Amino acid sequence: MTTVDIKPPPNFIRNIISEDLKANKNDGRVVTRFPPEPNGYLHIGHAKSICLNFGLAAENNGICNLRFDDTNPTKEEVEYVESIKEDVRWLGFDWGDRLFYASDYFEQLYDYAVQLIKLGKAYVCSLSADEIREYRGTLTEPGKDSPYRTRSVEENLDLFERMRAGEFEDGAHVLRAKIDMASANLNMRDPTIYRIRHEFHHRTGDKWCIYPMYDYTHCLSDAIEGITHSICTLEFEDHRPLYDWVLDTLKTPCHPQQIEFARLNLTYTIMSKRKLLELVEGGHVSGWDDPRMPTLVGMRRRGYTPESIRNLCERVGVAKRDSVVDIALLEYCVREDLNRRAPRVMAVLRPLRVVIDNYPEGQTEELEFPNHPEDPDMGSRKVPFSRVLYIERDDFREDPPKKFFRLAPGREVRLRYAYYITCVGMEKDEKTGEVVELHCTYDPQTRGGWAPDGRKVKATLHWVSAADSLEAEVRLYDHLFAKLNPGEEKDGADFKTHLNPNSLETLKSCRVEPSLADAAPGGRYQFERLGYFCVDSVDSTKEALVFNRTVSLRDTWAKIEKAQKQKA
RNA sequence: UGGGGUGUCGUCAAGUGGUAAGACACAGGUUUUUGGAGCCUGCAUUCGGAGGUUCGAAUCCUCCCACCCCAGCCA
Repeated sequence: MTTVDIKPPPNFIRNIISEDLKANKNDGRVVTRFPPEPNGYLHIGHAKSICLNFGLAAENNGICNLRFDDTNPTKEEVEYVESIKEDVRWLGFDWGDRLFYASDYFEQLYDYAVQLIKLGKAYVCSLSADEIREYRGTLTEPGKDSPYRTRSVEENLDLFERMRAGEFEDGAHVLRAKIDMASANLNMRDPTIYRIRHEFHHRTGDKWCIYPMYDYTHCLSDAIEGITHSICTLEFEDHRPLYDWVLDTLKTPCHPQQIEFARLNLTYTIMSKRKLLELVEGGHVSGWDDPRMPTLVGMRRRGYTPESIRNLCERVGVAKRDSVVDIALLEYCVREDLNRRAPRVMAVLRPLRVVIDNYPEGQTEELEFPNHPEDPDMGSRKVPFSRVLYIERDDFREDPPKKFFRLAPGREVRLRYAYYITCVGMEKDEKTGEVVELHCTYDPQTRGGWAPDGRKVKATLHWVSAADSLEAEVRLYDHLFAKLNPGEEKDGADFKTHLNPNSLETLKSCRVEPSLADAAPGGRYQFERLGYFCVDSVDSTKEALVFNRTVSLRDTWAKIEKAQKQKA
């Protein structure tokens, strides 16, 4: 983990913790936890929580536990447990030996429930689920007591024990906390704390057929682990009285403080696990690791660095107001990171053949390219130059618009780190009129890209040698959704109708420089003038290279061109 | 017309009675063998609204308005 050498910016949770530390609350300890339910893959929203919890612990010499909230066997799977561990590790956090499962506490939780019954604070309720709902009342009307609310402690104890023993069908009974059916807070209207589920649990197997509910489990798990600050999202604010009630009623030796913050939302992105699952199952994406997904596996495959994600999480801040962060900030964060660390490389996505008429046929020369123009420590490499090259189609216009500085008939430009070339002719497809090949001359005096006479050129193009370059597939990604806030359901439309039909463009006949032959899976590069790309870790092979575009470079020309088109 | 929250620049976000940080975005300039990166400049006389307290209010008080969450045997 990176050490924090400058004082991090304040946020309300940091403030609470430093106040607590000042007051010597919890003997100056800070213990947090990241408590995912293993029912799906982690996404960038979870990253915010992970960074917050692990970060807060780290900056205060504290501890952060990784705890799986696995109390609902119908939804949870080991596959998810494994992926979550991997993602947290990848993000750069280490829980050491602090790996826990709520299911580790089932026995203790059961004992606590027995205590609650003995205290007269819990009872077995035999109403059906529907009846419980009816009895609960509404937002504006109080609920009414269950007829089972007055069962004796002995009967409750007996029934609860038999629930555990498996004597009853699913749904026959539940254990409820006895609080207040008239509470304005619905969570306090005798919430269910145990239900019967004859289900196999991924860790406890068939040992249990009753499972504790979240509200009951979470606070006690926190208390058992000695958590000091239990940080969760806003929607749990209403649950805090229940969190406190359970711990107060049971007089647990430790009473963590629940603090709620606003979850991360990003423009053009959906963060709901349910909806992400729907995209996966409906085949709208290739899987949880589709590079367009906001999942950590997806982003990793796309080429995002953990550093950039952590940086985003620090930059967005922590507060209590619902907000939607501009995805441009995320893109800024990756570019900032990759600009520093990604070696530069030449790749042509949409090749246009260029013949250098005055360059000797059959000749090839090796040019020396720096791997990073601002970082000599990254070394250099040799790149072959020859008579037939490819340049980017976009870099040539037969009829160049205003402010287009690149190649055009009669125009001279620089080939990066190579020579000045001048376009002297072109060949077109007879049928379509499409330019299929350019004829240029080069100035042998400009080797390396400098003209001895000092003449200037307005553009520098990237290129590859036709014969020496490698073919590659390149996948260009755009936002998965075309709508700024696809999660918003005000328009009543299914969120999938907002899917961006152009979120993936696959280019099959790209050409990349020969040094990429040895590119390792996951390797990240800047394709000069285009963007940051990584070797796809799933589909790329030595024989058939596949690259994913992580993010494009900022493109001033595209902006100008767009403005010009809007004017016209 | 119940309860719990939240309202500061286009988007995030500091600010906790002493006269509106910062970031992204945007716009201009500078520089440049990536129209990249860098660098510089600009960008809230005003803090949801209206009153009030005060020498002084985004910060305190009153009323109002808007938005979010809650009626799982999900988490």
